[in-house]
Amino acid sequence: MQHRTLTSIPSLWDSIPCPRSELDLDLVLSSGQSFRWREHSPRHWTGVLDGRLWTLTQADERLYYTVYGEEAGPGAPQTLCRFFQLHVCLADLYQHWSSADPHFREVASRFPGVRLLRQDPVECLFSFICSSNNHISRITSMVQRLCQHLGPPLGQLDGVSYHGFPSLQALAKAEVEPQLRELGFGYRARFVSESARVVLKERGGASWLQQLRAASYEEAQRDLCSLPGVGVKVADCVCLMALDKPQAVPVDVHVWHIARRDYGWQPASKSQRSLSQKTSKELGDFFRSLWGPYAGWTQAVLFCADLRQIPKPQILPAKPKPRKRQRGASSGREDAGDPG
DNA sequence: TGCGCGCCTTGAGG
DNA sequence: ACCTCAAGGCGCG
Repeated sequence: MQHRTLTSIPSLWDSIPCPRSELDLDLVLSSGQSFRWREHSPRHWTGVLDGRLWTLTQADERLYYTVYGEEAGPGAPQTLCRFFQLHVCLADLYQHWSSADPHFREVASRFPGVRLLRQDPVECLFSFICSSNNHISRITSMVQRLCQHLGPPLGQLDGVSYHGFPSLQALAKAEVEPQLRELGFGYRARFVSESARVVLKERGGASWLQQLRAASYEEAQRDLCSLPGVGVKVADCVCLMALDKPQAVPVDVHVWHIARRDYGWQPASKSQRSLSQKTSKELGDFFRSLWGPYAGWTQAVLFCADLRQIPKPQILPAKPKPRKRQRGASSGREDAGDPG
C-alpha cells in the first residue's frame, strides 16, 4: 500500500470543518508535542491514532482525513475533535492573551492555529521520559525506534512500517533496558523500563494514568514525579499534553530564555545558572498570572514561534570542501558487515 | 528540609 | 580534535 494524498484518491478521504485560525496542522504536528507524525509528502501527515493508521491534511476551511485498512467509520470526526480538542475555541483564547500581553499579540499574529493535542497518557509519558537532555529531532528518532522494536505493527506504506505505541507490558519486560541501550537511549533506557514497571505493578497500570485526568494539576504533577526519570518538567509536559491540565507550563531552558529575553523576568531567589525546581515553579506562576488558566497553551504558541524564528541554516550547495582529514583510510563506519 | 552542583548517554555543530 | 549544547533527572554534600 502507498501513502495517500488528497489529490491522488479523493474518494478515500473525508473531512470536518476546521479553519486554519483554529488549527495549523503543520505547526502543531511538528513542534515537539507528539513525535509520532511523519510528513510523508508536503502538508500530508501520517501517524497512529486510537490504534489505527491515519493521514491528515488541511485545505481551505477543512481538515481532511483518511484511515488505512478499513473505513474511517462514523466515529472518526469525534476522534479527531477529541485529539485536536476542537471544542476549545482558539480564537477566543488568542484574543484574551493578546489583550493581556502585548508581546504575545505581536508574535501570535504570525502564528495562528497553534493548539494543544490531547494525547494518550502512556505514549506521552514515555515519549517525554526520552526527552531529557535531548532535542526534537533526536527524540523523534528515538521514539520511532522504540515503536519499531516494541510496538505492534500496523502495516506498511511505501515500504515504511508503522507501529502502535508499545504497551506498558511490552515496556516493562526485563530485556527492554539492555535493548534500549543498544538502540542508543543511554541512561534513559533504565528510566523507560523502570517507570513502566512501577506504573504497571505498583500503581495499577494505564488506568492509573488515565485517572489523573480527573485529578487536580498539583496531584497529577506530584504523582507523575514519583516515577523514575520524571521530574517537574516532564510531569508538566504530560499534564499539559495528555492529562487535561492546560495551566501546566513546562519550564525548560528555552522557556527560561523567552522569559528573560521577552519579559524581562528574573527569579526572586537569586539562583542564576541552573533551573532549580523553585525557579521553575516561580516562572510557571508568573506565566499563569499573566496568561490565565490556559497558560500552557500560550507557552506552546511562543515556543512554536521561537522554533520557527531560528531557521536552520540551509546546507550550501556545491561546497567543494577539500577533505584532508581522513588520512588513516578508515573503512566506512556505515559498514553493514558483521564483526568477526 | 532546601539548595547547588556534578554526573549521566549520545550526537550534531562550532 | 576538542568543546559545548540539546524540551532533564538524580544523588550527593
